[in-house]
Amino acid sequence: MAGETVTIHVPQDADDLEEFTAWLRRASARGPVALDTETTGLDVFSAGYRLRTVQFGDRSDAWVIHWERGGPFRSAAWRALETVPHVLIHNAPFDWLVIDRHAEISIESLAPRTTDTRIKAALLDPRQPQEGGLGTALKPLSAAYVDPSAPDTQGDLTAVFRSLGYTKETGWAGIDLRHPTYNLYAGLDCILTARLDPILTSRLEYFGVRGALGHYEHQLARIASIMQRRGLLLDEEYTRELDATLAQEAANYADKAARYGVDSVNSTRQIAEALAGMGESLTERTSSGAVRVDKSVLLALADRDLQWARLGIRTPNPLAEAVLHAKRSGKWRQTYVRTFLDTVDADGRVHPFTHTMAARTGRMSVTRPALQTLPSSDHMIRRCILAEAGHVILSTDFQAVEMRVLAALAGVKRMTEGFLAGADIHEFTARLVKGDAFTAKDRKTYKGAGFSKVYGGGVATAARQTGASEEDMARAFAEYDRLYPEIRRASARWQREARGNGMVFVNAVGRRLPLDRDRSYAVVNYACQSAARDLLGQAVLNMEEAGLLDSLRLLIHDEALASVPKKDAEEYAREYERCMTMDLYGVPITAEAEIGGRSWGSLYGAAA
DNA sequence: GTAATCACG
DNA sequence: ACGTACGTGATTACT
Repeated sequence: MAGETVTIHVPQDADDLEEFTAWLRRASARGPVALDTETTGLDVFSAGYRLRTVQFGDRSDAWVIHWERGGPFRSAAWRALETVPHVLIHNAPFDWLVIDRHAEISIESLAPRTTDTRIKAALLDPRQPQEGGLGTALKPLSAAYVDPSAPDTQGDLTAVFRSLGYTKETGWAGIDLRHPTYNLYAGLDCILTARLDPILTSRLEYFGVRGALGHYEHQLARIASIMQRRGLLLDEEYTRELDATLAQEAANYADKAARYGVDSVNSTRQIAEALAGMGESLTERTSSGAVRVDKSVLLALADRDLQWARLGIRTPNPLAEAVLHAKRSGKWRQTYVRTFLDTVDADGRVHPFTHTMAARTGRMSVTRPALQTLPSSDHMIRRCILAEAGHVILSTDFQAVEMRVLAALAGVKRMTEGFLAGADIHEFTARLVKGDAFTAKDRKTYKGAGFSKVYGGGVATAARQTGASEEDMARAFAEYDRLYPEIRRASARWQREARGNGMVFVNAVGRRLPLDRDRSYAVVNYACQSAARDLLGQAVLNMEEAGLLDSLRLLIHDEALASVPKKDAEEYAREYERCMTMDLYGVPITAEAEIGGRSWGSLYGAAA
């Protein structure tokens, strides 16, 4: 590797294991030791899941310990895990969880001894490959920083799986523990991680990224991992019934669509052709030139507004109506209900992954299942998620956090006065312009203008989103700039700073946010979104400090979802609000808790 | 693998 | 010079 010989050791007997233990003692005295695991797959909580190997390594040697063989192999690995003072792991939350569940070394024990190289890489450059960054996978990082010809250990192994008659999914469980490529690659990942760490560290030092930022991200990763271990309770009986109901509904509407020649309601081409045959004219095009047949187009043809309410403008097109219903039922079933049932464990719980640094702004994402994106227009899907027995759901939201962050970061004087006065900021703005005679429509227009400032949008988009005329919105933009001139000045300043810094904006906590050269206006959004994310991060640390971690279930950008004992719900509500209340450069950041019933759905639409 | 679509804050 | 809504995850069709 990088011109040097490295050695992968695969102990076969007690003498070999003794040698490993002696090596680990020497290596640990020199510095941190890289750690990795191989398992049967990603669903750590599924039945029959197995930990197969545990690997330790430094820059020249790796040891692949066959945990699966049990006996002395397991004992040696377990002792190593328990005693090793400092480990390097690439994507630690996954290995923490595996080791917690299958090797009986808790997250609480291992996380304080861990440096995660993926966190360091994301602090250097948070962009994904499709955004022009390296991404944070071990392979591209190794190729860039360690050795351009570093093997793609995951990808190459997939090819080995295929040659053995396995698939990408079945290979991890099926491959023989003694397979040389399996052991070679298991060990190499450790060596790559060991070599990556000092390079990432020196890059972070070069860019002046404070160590405290890395420490903070490791705390959040640990807390997210503990949340994943606990998981959320699923109402399995309800979920199964809902699965059947939605399947029936999707099939019924698909049958209706078939009468108009549409075999597959997800084929835009078929729908466009059928609608054209019915005499509808479809004028909108996607960016690649295809006929646009999305929800907004179909809703208009079905004589419905964006909330599906009847418009009374035209005769509803029956095909558009059938496609809308079939697609919604199909999407809700497949993306949400099926994933709940596919990932639920033997105790009726789902354990979503929280990626604490997923977005280029640092925002978190939640996957398998994607609990941040459940439909909010209806309680039906969220109804599947329950508080614990005797508990209720508690949801605590930051109030208009991105507007507050904008006021704070840009130093917007009058907007700050509004927040200090406890005003609804959009109403406050409307009143400043129109006086006490302002209307609900004025508030909506100024809300759209404010959102546009945070997102970096233009007059046309803001008008379209709010339903205001372009003339009204253009006037609102001009008034906004007159009332709050600091926003434009801050935008120009931040873009200038970023240009002087190699097109990287450094946010309020020192997070590096690369800017696209042709979209430098996005810096306002990056500044606001990333600072709001870090306020939630700080709130999460406050929650742990306040002893709320056992109740915390999910983080959704500006919201914390919890399961709390019913009789103490009011007390918990005040505690969560306290943890999410803070000051940002003189602007109050506030939060409001809402106490629900047993299911998450109880907070959405009809009681459940 | 890419495009289109649709779910969220 | 002008103007640009921002950030995600998941599924399906199609090549």
